[in-house]
Amino acid sequence: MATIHDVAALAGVSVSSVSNVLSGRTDKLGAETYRRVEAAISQLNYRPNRAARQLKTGHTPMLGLLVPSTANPMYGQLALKIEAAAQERYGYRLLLANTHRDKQHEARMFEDLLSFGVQSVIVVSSMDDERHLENAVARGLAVVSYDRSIDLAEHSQVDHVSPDNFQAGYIATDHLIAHGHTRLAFLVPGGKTVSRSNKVAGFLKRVSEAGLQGSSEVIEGQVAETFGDSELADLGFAMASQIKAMRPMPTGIVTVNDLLAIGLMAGLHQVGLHVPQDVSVVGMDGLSIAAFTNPGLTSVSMPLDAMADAMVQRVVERSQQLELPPINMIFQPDLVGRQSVATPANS
Amino acid sequence: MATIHDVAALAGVSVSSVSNVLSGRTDKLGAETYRRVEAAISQLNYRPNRAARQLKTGHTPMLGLLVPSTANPMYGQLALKIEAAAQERYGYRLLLANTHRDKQHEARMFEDLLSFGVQSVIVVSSMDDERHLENAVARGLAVVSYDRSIDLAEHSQVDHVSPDNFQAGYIATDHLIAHGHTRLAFLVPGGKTVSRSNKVAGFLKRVSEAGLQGSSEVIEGQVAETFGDSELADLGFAMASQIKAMRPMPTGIVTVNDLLAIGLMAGLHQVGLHVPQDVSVVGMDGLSIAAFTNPGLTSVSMPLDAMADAMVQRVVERSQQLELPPINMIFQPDLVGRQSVATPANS
DNA sequence: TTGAAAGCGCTAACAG
DNA sequence: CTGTTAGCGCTTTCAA
Repeated sequence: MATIHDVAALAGVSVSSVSNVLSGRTDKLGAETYRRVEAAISQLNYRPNRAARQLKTGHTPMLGLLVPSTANPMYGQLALKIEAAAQERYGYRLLLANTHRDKQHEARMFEDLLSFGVQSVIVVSSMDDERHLENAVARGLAVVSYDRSIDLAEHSQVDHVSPDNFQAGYIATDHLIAHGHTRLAFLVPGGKTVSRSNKVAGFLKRVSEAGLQGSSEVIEGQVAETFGDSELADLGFAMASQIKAMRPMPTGIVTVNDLLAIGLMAGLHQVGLHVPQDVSVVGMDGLSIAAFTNPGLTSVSMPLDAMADAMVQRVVERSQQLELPPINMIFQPDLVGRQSVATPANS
Repeated sequence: MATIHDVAALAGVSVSSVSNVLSGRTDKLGAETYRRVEAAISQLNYRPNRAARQLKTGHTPMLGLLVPSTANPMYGQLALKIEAAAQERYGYRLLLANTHRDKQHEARMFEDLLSFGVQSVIVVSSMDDERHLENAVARGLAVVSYDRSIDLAEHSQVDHVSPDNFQAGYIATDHLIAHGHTRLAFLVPGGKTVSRSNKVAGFLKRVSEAGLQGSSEVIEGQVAETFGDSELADLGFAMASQIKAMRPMPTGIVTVNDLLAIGLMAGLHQVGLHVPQDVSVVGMDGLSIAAFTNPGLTSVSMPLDAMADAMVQRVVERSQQLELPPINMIFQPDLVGRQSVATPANS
């Protein structure tokens, strides 16, 4: 690989002139010098060595992204959007890790990011506790946490970007109630996260407004230890029998995400229950495959593009300006109606 | 951040002793020295600066991964497996980019990888031509190309790892023929890739063995410009009407991947055709969601874990030893039967 | 406007 | 076995 010295030699100028060309400090350069440097650069196909630059400047154009699992299309899509935004807006590249929502993994990744000189991280957060994130901030990382809106009172040093999960739970439930359902269930895997709690809270709020507390409930799956696509769908599939065994059986079900809903619909079919004739189902995430299930899955869709963009912008800005006040951005979800919801049969 | 000098000072030894501890050269160290260095390291929470190390040694523990789109669960899953293998086997981190099968993107990423000092890349290849990959190799990258098995005669400097796509096309077709289908179609998006051509070839081979050339055909979709999940499924959905309009209509359909099959099944349903009663469908990829469609999608599954592992191992080894002879590894696919295939109705 | 030179943090000779 | 030191390639004062 050619170095800045080779370029300088070929152009017959000093290395600092080359450096000035590289950093666009054209004001400090003669037109002729500029031209010759440009020529030398393209002739040698020269690219500055990032490691050297980083060693000098202390930063590198990379963004860390921690997701539970890219096998879940929700996060695969998020990674896609974030990568695009980082690249287009700032020319940053993406350093990706799958955490399986495990703190060990997350902590190890933070160490690595730091040692790689990465200063910006977007984290799809693990369980309730975020002390390890605050710790990372203290060590100099700019951290944006996704899907975990917080109380402003928490006085966190981490930025938070999230869909309004309470609202998501609320409108999903409202949709079922508007269709005449009175016996409702909310399905959630074992393992609490803030986003799940908020969705549950939205569900409960709408249920109690409608006076349906007595006939509605939250059903927690027997743990999904990992967070890929297959485990969640498997869990949904398994939970179908639980639903069938309930007396009285709910007619309207909201699930915490689409994969769970997709598994659930398959499971319901398996145990002889028809969607939407016997049971209506509403998912959350707005996965694009939800449009292609049979029946099509009604789902609460999250504005991924806008959130990805906001996160990238925020985390890079903060990495350049650590003293920004922490923010908490909330994005509104949207119900996408398809065929998995109908008026309940009289019973 | 603490530096190696801080550690040396605190431990009361020289920097080279610290460096020796870091690189595990314990033979050159007194036990006491070792102990004190260890203590100083953990006391300062010291991590070596990768940029400095890289500048000195010329390499960095990162692996590049180029996929068409992580929004396609197939590649999301591949990314997951590769990340895990890279981390576990070699302690490497993953630099990820989505290429949309666009050469511009790929070429730009190669530039960046080089300038970041990354020496190993796994590429889910773009279109037929791989000259840009050879070019990257010439510039010092170790490149493994996925899903594009080649003629050994091609004398490429790139390693190739791929499922046996010919075989995949063959067994999918065989499965339909074994169920009694005689009018077959193979669905493929516009835009040729080697893997698609191979799958088509497998289809045609089995078709001609059965003497069904006259009643079978390959149907090319009107281009899917990008390669995410939604576009492919949309395309499959749209192609359902094409199928329905055919006279005579095929009773058995193989698709080039599962997303296309999932879209197709939804589209067939939409136009009033039942799977598998009217039409049987076989996908390819072995996505885990294929188990949860309605009906469950019969699919040719690829041994992702083994391939991910092989690719990581190969590309890292090659980056350490550039003069290895290029290889071409082929993995055998496997048909997973579900409910989307049945005996055709008499007609 | 351009050039010389220090130094970012680390590794690996080499000398002691 | 331990310490000293010369760079890796770049940016950025500072002097010319």
